[in-house]
Amino acid sequence: MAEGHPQRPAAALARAQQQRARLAQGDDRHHGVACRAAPEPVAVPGDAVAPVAVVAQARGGELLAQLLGVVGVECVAGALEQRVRQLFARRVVAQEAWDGHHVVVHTAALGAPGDIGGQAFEQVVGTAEPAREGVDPRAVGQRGAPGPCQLGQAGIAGREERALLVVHGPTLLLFRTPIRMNSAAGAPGGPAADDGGMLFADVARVSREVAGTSSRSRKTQLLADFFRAAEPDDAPIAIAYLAGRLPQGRLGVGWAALRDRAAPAAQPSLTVRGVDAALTAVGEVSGQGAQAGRRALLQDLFGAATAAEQEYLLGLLTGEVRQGALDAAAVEGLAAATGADPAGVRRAVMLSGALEPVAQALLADGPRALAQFRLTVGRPLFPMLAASAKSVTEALARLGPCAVEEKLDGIRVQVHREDGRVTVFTRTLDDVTERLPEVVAAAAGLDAEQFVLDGEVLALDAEGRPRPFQETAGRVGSRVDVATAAAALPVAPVFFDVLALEGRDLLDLPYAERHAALEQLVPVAQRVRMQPVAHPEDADELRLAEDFFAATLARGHEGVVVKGVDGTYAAGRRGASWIKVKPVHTLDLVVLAVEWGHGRRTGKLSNLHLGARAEDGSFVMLGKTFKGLTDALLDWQTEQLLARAVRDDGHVVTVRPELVVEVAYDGVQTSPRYPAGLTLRFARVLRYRDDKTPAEADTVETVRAAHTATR
DNA sequence: GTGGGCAAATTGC
DNA sequence: CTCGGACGGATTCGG
DNA sequence: CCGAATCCGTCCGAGGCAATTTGCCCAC
Repeated sequence: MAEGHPQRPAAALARAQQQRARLAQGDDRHHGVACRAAPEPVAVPGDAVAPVAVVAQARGGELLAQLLGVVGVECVAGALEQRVRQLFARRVVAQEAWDGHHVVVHTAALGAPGDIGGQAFEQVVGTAEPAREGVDPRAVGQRGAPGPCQLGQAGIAGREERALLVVHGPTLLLFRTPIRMNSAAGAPGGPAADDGGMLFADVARVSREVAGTSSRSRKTQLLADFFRAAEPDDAPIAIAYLAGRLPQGRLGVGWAALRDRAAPAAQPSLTVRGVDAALTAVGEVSGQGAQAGRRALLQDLFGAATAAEQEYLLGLLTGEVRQGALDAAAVEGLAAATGADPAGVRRAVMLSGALEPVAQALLADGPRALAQFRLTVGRPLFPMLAASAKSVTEALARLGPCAVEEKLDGIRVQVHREDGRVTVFTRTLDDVTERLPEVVAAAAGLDAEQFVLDGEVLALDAEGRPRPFQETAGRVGSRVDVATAAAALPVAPVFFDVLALEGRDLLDLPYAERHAALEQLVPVAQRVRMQPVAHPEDADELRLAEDFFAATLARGHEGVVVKGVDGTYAAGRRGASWIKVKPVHTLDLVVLAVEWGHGRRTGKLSNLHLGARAEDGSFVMLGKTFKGLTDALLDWQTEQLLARAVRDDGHVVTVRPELVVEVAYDGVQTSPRYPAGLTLRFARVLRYRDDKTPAEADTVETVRAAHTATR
């Protein structure tokens, strides 16, 4: 496998949650770690607020008074500041002001573009002047247009309204509109690091600040400030940390190694590179006594860390950093810090398969560095993902002329070949070449020297029907004795896209042209089946598509992916031009127990234990789900289930089996864990069936029949 | 010392 | 993987 | 027709199950 390849943050977080779930019982000391740090009070000079001119008599004045009051000012700082920055970053030329029943704030003294530090808000406030009368609100236009410009809208945490900011001349206009409100989270302000030294404490602080605001643009600003102060050599590491991930990837450190920690240091002294070196050392410990050795190194590291640093380190090591900003936010922040185009930065990241090198190059050389990041055969890029639709008809309606392709239930692979060398990557860009000799052989047999193919690998039985997903996944997961595994369960690649061919980059070609290239390169036996639909509004063609969907299911596959003929390959994105359609199955199951939620679901009963009815009238647990629950439903079920509780051990609340839920699922799979030997794949709650009693719930036999039917 | 049991870490969907 | 909710910008709608 | 309301793309976090490998510990 790729040594030290950074793991995907989302995946890492999910794993961490598993750990946490296991440890949740009798150990809830970590709950606070993941949650946002309490907002720190922000010191706002009293006379900075005073000069503000509140022109409006109506809501605007009231709003600004509220916004600038002691209570709300830290919330506003984020929303306003970001807009002011945006204004100057985009060099919007402003001319005149409109006030009406809104608020006008003078911005003339902000200084030169790019010279707006963390104090922008205070400067704005401090230089406010009375607004002029008579500016026409109808003249408000879009950014870049002459005249007044709407800069954008910003939710303000803790207030049930949205600020709408318009600039005209040296004047900012603040509107408000009521909105549904998010959770209150004050944004701690504070200037960025005031020196070039990259202390680990700075990273921890920025992470905490980012976690403290729910505004995405505010997160971006915080990250941008941070990156501006970063040295290129520090950036890759710091970015990884800020994205909640360790550059080392796997470290062999779990909860056990972190249970007892050294007392925190009083003063921050750790540098980013120092922490990185220490963690690398931890990762390199192996062999006899490895655990103890790691523990000792970690003790040293934690002993040198302040309490805040320890908390952050712990979050990083356990994958529990929750700051509401991962790679996407880092990309935005990086673009803002370097003046590069955000879309360009994003594309560079997707094509190079990693954020860190892009960050380093951008900070060292500026926006022009982006040009060096292109699709490179041999280096993986993030695969394109698909949106989803409930039916083929819906997907066709959204796409127009398109093609319907089989969706195979296997492992996504990206196959590169260059100079006779074949490399195979997974969806998370792990190198699995060694584990999939069949794929290597297939790629080697194609008649081209250089290419990148996108496809799926899966095990088929003698009749060409797919084996259960679990078998394919097990095979791809095995790396110890590949030859034996391959003999026992051969797998085969099935390709559906070509991204590069003989020196040409095909990403920006429309699907139809890429597919034509695919047909030239890959024999039909190694391509997914495909049904073109040139005129989806035509009833005959629509039926053709529906029939293809049905036939695909009949062949034992998962569903279809509908692809617009004009769509380009949107690396790393859930592109709108790919839409997957899978059949939905449902069951009515009984709630046997429920678990207390974590994070934002703390205090709510969240994760339902689902049971099917057995012949003797008892209930057999089939799995759990927490998905599909709206906040309202969560509240409702908490109340209802508590009323039926028979036991609560602090983690699992056992209830009388009285409530019936309708559950959707993607399939039934065998389970080593549950008593029936069966469990549901991707179960989610559709609704509670108050019209059904547990005696009317679906039976284990029904589920078993569904299992045999779908495999 | 060696093998079995177990927990932890990863990764797939 | 799944889903719901939040954010921010774009577009639509009602007086 | 303008200004407020709504929509939409995107991101994030909550949390699921199965399978595999690796290293530690304990019993023999």
